Amino acid sequence: MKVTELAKEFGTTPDTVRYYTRLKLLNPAKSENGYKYYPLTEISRLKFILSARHLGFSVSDIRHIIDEASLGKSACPLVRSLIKERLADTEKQFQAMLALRKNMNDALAQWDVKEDKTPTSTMVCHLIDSFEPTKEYGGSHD
Amino acid sequence: MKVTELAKEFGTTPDTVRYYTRLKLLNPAKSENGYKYYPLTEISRLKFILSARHLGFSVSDIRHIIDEASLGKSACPLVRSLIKERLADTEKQFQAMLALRKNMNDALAQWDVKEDKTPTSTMVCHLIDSFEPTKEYGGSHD
DNA sequence: CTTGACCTGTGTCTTACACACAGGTTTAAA
DNA sequence: TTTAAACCTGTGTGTAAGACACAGGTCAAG
Repeated sequence: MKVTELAKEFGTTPDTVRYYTRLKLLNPAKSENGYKYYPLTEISRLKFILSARHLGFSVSDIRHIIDEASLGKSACPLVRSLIKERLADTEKQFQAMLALRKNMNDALAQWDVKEDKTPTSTMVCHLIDSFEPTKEYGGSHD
Repeated sequence: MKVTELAKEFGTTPDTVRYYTRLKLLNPAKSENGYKYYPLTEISRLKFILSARHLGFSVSDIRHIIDEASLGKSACPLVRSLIKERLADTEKQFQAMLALRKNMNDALAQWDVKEDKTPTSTMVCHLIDSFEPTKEYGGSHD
Protein backbone atom coordinates (compact mmCIF):
# COMPACT_ATOMS: atom_id res chain seq x y z
CA MET A 1 0.00 0.00 0.00
CA LYS A 2 1.05 3.51 -0.77
CA VAL A 3 0.81 6.45 1.58
CA THR A 4 -2.47 7.90 0.41
CA GLU A 5 -4.17 4.54 0.10
CA LEU A 6 -3.13 3.69 3.62
CA ALA A 7 -4.33 7.00 4.98
CA LYS A 8 -7.73 6.61 3.38
CA GLU A 9 -8.03 3.04 4.59
CA PHE A 10 -7.88 4.19 8.18
CA GLY A 11 -9.52 7.57 7.90
CA THR A 12 -6.43 9.60 8.50
CA THR A 13 -4.30 11.88 6.34
CA PRO A 14 -1.25 11.19 4.20
CA ASP A 15 0.61 13.78 6.27
CA THR A 16 -0.05 11.80 9.40
CA VAL A 17 1.25 8.63 7.82
CA ARG A 18 4.31 10.50 6.63
CA TYR A 19 4.78 11.95 10.08
CA TYR A 20 4.86 8.56 11.74
CA THR A 21 7.15 7.35 9.02
CA ARG A 22 9.49 10.25 9.62
CA LEU A 23 9.63 9.27 13.27
CA LYS A 24 10.36 5.69 12.21
CA LEU A 25 7.29 4.37 13.92
CA LEU A 26 6.47 3.01 10.50
CA ASN A 27 9.11 1.43 8.31
CA PRO A 28 7.87 1.06 4.75
CA ALA A 29 9.80 -0.58 1.97
CA LYS A 30 10.94 1.66 -0.79
CA SER A 31 10.36 0.58 -4.34
CA GLU A 32 12.70 1.47 -7.14
CA ASN A 33 10.73 4.51 -8.14
CA GLY A 34 11.26 5.96 -4.69
CA TYR A 35 7.70 5.42 -3.52
CA LYS A 36 7.01 4.02 -0.09
CA TYR A 37 5.13 0.76 0.13
CA TYR A 38 3.65 -0.48 3.38
CA PRO A 39 3.50 -4.23 3.89
CA LEU A 40 1.01 -5.95 6.17
CA THR A 41 3.05 -5.58 9.33
CA GLU A 42 3.28 -1.85 8.81
CA ILE A 43 -0.39 -1.60 8.03
CA SER A 44 -1.33 -3.22 11.28
CA ARG A 45 1.19 -1.09 13.04
CA LEU A 46 -0.48 2.03 11.75
CA LYS A 47 -3.77 0.70 12.96
CA PHE A 48 -2.22 0.17 16.35
CA ILE A 49 -0.81 3.68 16.47
CA LEU A 50 -4.12 5.24 15.55
CA SER A 51 -5.97 3.20 18.15
CA ALA A 52 -3.48 4.21 20.78
CA ARG A 53 -3.86 7.87 19.83
CA HIS A 54 -7.61 7.54 20.22
CA LEU A 55 -6.99 6.27 23.71
CA GLY A 56 -5.04 9.35 24.67
CA PHE A 57 -1.52 7.99 24.38
CA SER A 58 1.04 10.45 23.12
CA VAL A 59 3.23 9.67 20.17
CA SER A 60 6.11 9.45 22.59
CA ASP A 61 4.20 6.93 24.71
CA ILE A 62 3.58 4.89 21.61
CA ARG A 63 7.21 4.89 20.78
CA HIS A 64 8.04 3.52 24.22
CA ILE A 65 5.36 0.87 23.89
CA ILE A 66 6.62 -0.23 20.51
CA ASP A 67 10.19 -0.29 21.76
CA GLU A 68 9.15 -2.53 24.63
CA ALA A 69 7.28 -4.86 22.34
CA SER A 70 10.14 -5.05 19.88
CA LEU A 71 12.28 -6.53 22.64
CA GLY A 72 9.84 -9.40 22.69
CA LYS A 73 8.47 -8.39 26.07
CA SER A 74 4.82 -7.84 26.76
CA ALA A 75 4.01 -4.16 26.49
CA CYS A 76 0.79 -4.62 28.43
CA PRO A 77 2.11 -3.65 31.87
CA LEU A 78 3.54 -0.46 30.42
CA VAL A 79 0.29 0.23 28.62
CA ARG A 80 -1.72 -0.27 31.79
CA SER A 81 0.55 2.03 33.69
CA LEU A 82 0.68 4.74 31.04
CA ILE A 83 -3.03 4.97 30.52
CA LYS A 84 -3.52 5.77 34.18
CA GLU A 85 -1.17 8.70 33.87
CA ARG A 86 -2.87 9.89 30.71
CA LEU A 87 -6.26 9.50 32.26
CA ALA A 88 -5.14 11.67 35.17
CA ASP A 89 -3.84 14.29 32.71
CA THR A 90 -7.06 14.16 30.79
CA GLU A 91 -9.09 14.52 33.93
CA LYS A 92 -7.14 17.63 34.88
CA GLN A 93 -7.56 19.19 31.49
CA PHE A 94 -11.16 18.24 31.53
CA GLN A 95 -11.77 20.03 34.81
CA ALA A 96 -9.90 23.04 33.49
CA MET A 97 -12.10 23.11 30.41
CA LEU A 98 -15.17 22.74 32.55
CA ALA A 99 -14.15 25.78 34.57
CA LEU A 100 -13.26 27.72 31.44
CA ARG A 101 -16.55 26.93 29.83
CA LYS A 102 -18.38 28.06 32.92
CA ASN A 103 -16.43 31.29 32.99
CA MET A 104 -17.25 31.94 29.39
CA ASN A 105 -20.93 31.26 29.85
CA ASP A 106 -21.02 33.40 32.97
CA ALA A 107 -19.33 36.20 31.10
CA LEU A 108 -21.84 36.02 28.29
CA ALA A 109 -24.68 36.24 30.76
CA GLN A 110 -23.15 39.13 32.69
CA TRP A 111 -22.36 41.05 29.55
CA ASP A 112 -25.83 40.74 28.18
CA VAL A 113 -27.07 43.51 30.40
CA LYS A 114 -24.03 45.76 30.04
CA GLU A 115 -23.58 48.47 27.49
CA ASP A 116 -20.53 49.13 25.35
CA LYS A 117 -18.00 51.68 26.50
CA THR A 118 -15.11 53.47 24.89
CA PRO A 119 -11.66 52.62 26.18
CA THR A 120 -9.50 54.71 28.47
CA SER A 121 -5.78 54.69 29.12
CA THR A 122 -6.20 52.07 31.82
CA MET A 123 -9.16 50.21 30.41
CA VAL A 124 -9.25 48.35 27.14
CA CYS A 125 -12.69 46.82 27.60
CA HIS A 126 -14.76 47.16 30.74
CA LEU A 127 -16.57 43.92 29.99
CA ILE A 128 -13.42 41.92 30.47
CA ASP A 129 -12.03 44.15 33.19
CA SER A 130 -15.16 43.88 35.28
CA PHE A 131 -15.80 40.21 34.79
CA GLU A 132 -16.01 38.22 37.98
CA PRO A 133 -15.57 34.44 37.96
CA THR A 134 -18.62 33.63 40.08
CA LYS A 135 -16.55 31.43 42.32
CA GLU A 136 -18.56 28.71 43.98
CA TYR A 137 -15.86 27.14 46.03
CA GLY A 138 -12.28 28.13 46.73
CA GLY A 139 -10.26 25.86 44.52
CA SER A 140 -8.08 24.08 47.06
CA HIS A 141 -7.68 20.81 45.24
CA ASP A 142 -4.37 21.70 43.65
CA MET B 1 7.58 47.71 38.40
CA LYS B 2 10.10 45.23 37.11
CA VAL B 3 9.30 42.00 35.30
CA THR B 4 9.45 39.61 38.20
CA GLU B 5 7.60 41.92 40.56
CA LEU B 6 4.86 42.28 38.00
CA ALA B 7 4.63 38.57 37.40
CA LYS B 8 4.28 37.85 41.10
CA GLU B 9 1.72 40.59 41.55
CA PHE B 10 -0.64 38.81 39.18
CA GLY B 11 0.29 35.23 39.82
CA THR B 12 1.97 34.60 36.51
CA THR B 13 5.55 33.98 35.41
CA PRO B 14 8.29 36.38 34.33
CA ASP B 15 8.48 34.42 31.08
CA THR B 16 4.87 35.16 30.36
CA VAL B 17 5.38 38.87 30.97
CA ARG B 18 8.42 38.79 28.72
CA TYR B 19 6.45 36.91 26.10
CA TYR B 20 3.73 39.56 25.96
CA THR B 21 6.39 42.21 25.91
CA ARG B 22 8.11 40.52 22.99
CA LEU B 23 4.83 40.62 21.12
CA LYS B 24 4.52 44.32 21.99
CA LEU B 25 1.29 43.80 23.84
CA LEU B 26 3.13 45.43 26.72
CA ASN B 27 5.36 48.43 26.19
CA PRO B 28 7.54 49.01 29.21
CA ALA B 29 9.90 51.94 29.61
CA LYS B 30 13.56 51.08 29.65
CA SER B 31 15.68 52.60 32.33
CA GLU B 32 19.33 53.45 31.78
CA ASN B 33 20.56 50.17 33.19
CA GLY B 34 18.60 48.33 30.52
CA TYR B 35 15.93 47.03 32.83
CA LYS B 36 12.28 47.16 31.84
CA TYR B 37 9.96 49.18 34.02
CA TYR B 38 6.21 48.87 33.73
CA PRO B 39 4.20 51.99 34.51
CA LEU B 40 0.58 51.96 35.65
CA THR B 41 -0.94 51.79 32.20
CA GLU B 42 1.10 48.71 31.40
CA ILE B 43 0.29 47.13 34.70
CA SER B 44 -3.41 47.41 34.07
CA ARG B 45 -2.89 46.22 30.56
CA LEU B 46 -1.25 43.05 31.84
CA LYS B 47 -4.18 42.56 34.15
CA PHE B 48 -6.46 42.92 31.16
CA ILE B 49 -4.51 40.41 29.10
CA LEU B 50 -4.53 37.85 31.87
CA SER B 51 -8.25 38.26 32.43
CA ALA B 52 -8.89 37.84 28.76
CA ARG B 53 -6.77 34.70 28.68
CA HIS B 54 -8.81 33.29 31.55
CA LEU B 55 -11.89 33.88 29.45
CA GLY B 56 -10.53 31.80 26.61
CA PHE B 57 -9.39 34.56 24.28
CA SER B 58 -6.29 33.77 22.31
CA VAL B 59 -3.30 36.04 22.38
CA SER B 60 -4.10 36.90 18.81
CA ASP B 61 -7.66 37.83 19.79
CA ILE B 62 -6.28 40.05 22.48
CA ARG B 63 -4.06 41.79 20.04
CA HIS B 64 -7.05 42.56 17.82
CA ILE B 65 -9.01 43.82 20.79
CA ILE B 66 -6.21 46.08 21.90
CA ASP B 67 -5.74 47.37 18.37
CA GLU B 68 -9.42 48.23 18.18
CA ALA B 69 -9.33 50.01 21.51
CA SER B 70 -6.20 51.94 20.61
CA LEU B 71 -8.13 53.53 17.74
CA GLY B 72 -10.41 55.03 20.36
CA LYS B 73 -13.27 52.77 19.35
CA SER B 74 -15.17 50.59 21.76
CA ALA B 75 -13.78 47.08 21.66
CA CYS B 76 -16.89 45.67 23.29
CA PRO B 77 -18.69 44.58 20.11
CA LEU B 78 -15.60 42.73 18.98
CA VAL B 79 -15.26 41.15 22.41
CA ARG B 80 -18.88 40.02 22.40
CA SER B 81 -18.47 38.53 18.97
CA LEU B 82 -15.16 36.81 19.65
CA ILE B 83 -16.24 35.16 22.86
CA LYS B 84 -19.05 33.42 21.04
CA GLU B 85 -16.58 31.90 18.62
CA ARG B 86 -14.28 30.86 21.43
CA LEU B 87 -17.12 29.41 23.38
CA ALA B 88 -18.06 27.30 20.38
CA ASP B 89 -14.44 26.15 20.05
CA THR B 90 -14.34 25.33 23.73
CA GLU B 91 -17.56 23.41 23.53
CA LYS B 92 -16.19 21.30 20.71
CA GLN B 93 -12.98 20.54 22.54
CA PHE B 94 -14.97 19.83 25.63
CA GLN B 95 -17.08 17.24 23.89
CA ALA B 96 -13.94 15.71 22.41
CA MET B 97 -12.39 15.43 25.85
CA LEU B 98 -15.56 13.96 27.20
CA ALA B 99 -15.46 11.26 24.55
CA LEU B 100 -11.76 10.66 25.13
CA ARG B 101 -12.22 10.36 28.83
CA LYS B 102 -15.00 7.86 28.32
CA ASN B 103 -12.84 5.83 25.97
CA MET B 104 -10.04 5.77 28.48
CA ASN B 105 -12.28 4.73 31.34
CA ASP B 106 -13.90 2.08 29.20
CA ALA B 107 -10.50 0.77 28.24
CA LEU B 108 -9.40 0.55 31.84
CA ALA B 109 -12.51 -1.41 32.71
CA GLN B 110 -12.16 -3.76 29.75
CA TRP B 111 -8.50 -4.36 30.42
CA ASP B 112 -9.03 -5.19 34.04
CA VAL B 113 -10.17 -8.67 33.16
CA LYS B 114 -7.62 -9.30 30.41
CA GLU B 115 -4.27 -10.87 30.84
CA ASP B 116 -0.96 -9.66 29.43
CA LYS B 117 0.29 -11.13 26.19
CA THR B 118 3.55 -11.11 24.35
CA PRO B 119 3.63 -9.26 21.06
CA THR B 120 3.62 -10.77 17.60
CA SER B 121 4.69 -9.37 14.27
CA THR B 122 1.25 -7.90 13.70
CA MET B 123 0.31 -7.15 17.27
CA VAL B 124 2.09 -4.75 19.57
CA CYS B 125 -0.39 -4.94 22.40
CA HIS B 126 -3.63 -6.84 22.27
CA LEU B 127 -5.16 -4.56 24.89
CA ILE B 128 -5.04 -1.64 22.53
CA ASP B 129 -5.68 -3.69 19.41
CA SER B 130 -8.79 -5.25 20.84
CA PHE B 131 -10.22 -2.14 22.45
CA GLU B 132 -13.70 -1.25 21.30
CA PRO B 133 -15.08 2.25 21.81
CA THR B 134 -18.47 1.20 23.21
CA LYS B 135 -20.23 3.49 20.80
CA GLU B 136 -23.59 4.65 22.06
CA TYR B 137 -24.70 6.63 19.08
CA GLY B 138 -23.26 7.06 15.63
CA GLY B 139 -21.55 10.42 15.79
CA SER B 140 -23.25 12.31 12.98
CA HIS B 141 -23.01 15.80 14.37
CA ASP B 142 -19.80 16.69 12.57
C1' DC C 1 35.23 44.09 46.21
C1' DT C 2 33.26 40.03 45.78
C1' DT C 3 29.33 37.03 46.04
C1' DG C 4 24.86 36.00 44.90
C1' DA C 5 20.52 37.33 43.31
C1' DC C 6 18.47 39.66 40.01
C1' DC C 7 18.04 41.41 35.22
C1' DT C 8 18.87 41.57 29.85
C1' DG C 9 18.07 39.85 24.94
C1' DT C 10 17.90 36.06 22.01
C1' DG C 11 17.44 31.44 20.53
C1' DT C 12 15.70 26.98 20.89
C1' DC C 13 12.23 23.44 22.49
C1' DT C 14 7.65 21.60 23.01
C1' DT C 15 2.91 18.68 20.21
C1' DA C 16 1.20 16.47 16.36
C1' DC C 17 0.74 17.24 12.64
C1' DA C 18 -0.63 20.77 8.19
C1' DC C 19 1.02 23.08 4.44
C1' DA C 20 4.32 24.54 0.95
C1' DC C 21 7.49 23.67 -2.66
C1' DA C 22 10.44 21.95 -6.30
C1' DG C 23 10.76 18.16 -8.73
C1' DG C 24 10.21 12.96 -10.10
C1' DT C 25 6.48 9.26 -11.66
C1' DT C 26 2.52 7.23 -13.30
C1' DT C 27 -1.69 7.11 -15.78
C1' DA C 28 -5.03 8.30 -18.94
C1' DA C 29 -6.54 10.90 -22.61
C1' DA C 30 -5.61 12.93 -27.17
C1' DT D 1 3.42 9.14 -28.63
C1' DT D 2 3.13 13.15 -26.51
C1' DT D 3 1.33 15.53 -22.94
C1' DA D 4 -1.17 16.96 -19.07
C1' DA D 5 -3.31 15.68 -14.80
C1' DA D 6 -2.71 13.48 -10.75
C1' DC D 7 0.01 11.24 -7.95
C1' DC D 8 4.41 10.69 -5.27
C1' DT D 9 9.08 12.21 -2.98
C1' DG D 10 11.95 14.61 0.79
C1' DT D 11 12.58 18.57 3.38
C1' DG D 12 11.56 22.87 5.49
C1' DT D 13 8.60 25.76 7.84
C1' DG D 14 4.39 27.18 10.63
C1' DT D 15 1.32 26.52 14.44
C1' DA D 16 0.11 28.33 20.42
C1' DA D 17 1.74 29.98 24.30
C1' DG D 18 4.90 30.12 26.64
C1' DA D 19 9.26 27.27 29.21
C1' DC D 20 13.92 26.86 29.44
C1' DA D 21 18.77 27.83 28.38
C1' DC D 22 22.63 30.79 28.14
C1' DA D 23 26.13 34.36 28.14
C1' DG D 24 26.55 38.36 30.14
C1' DG D 25 25.21 42.98 32.60
C1' DT D 26 23.59 45.09 37.30
C1' DC D 27 22.72 45.76 41.99
C1' DA D 28 22.55 45.15 47.25
C1' DA D 29 24.91 43.34 51.14
C1' DG D 30 28.79 41.90 53.64
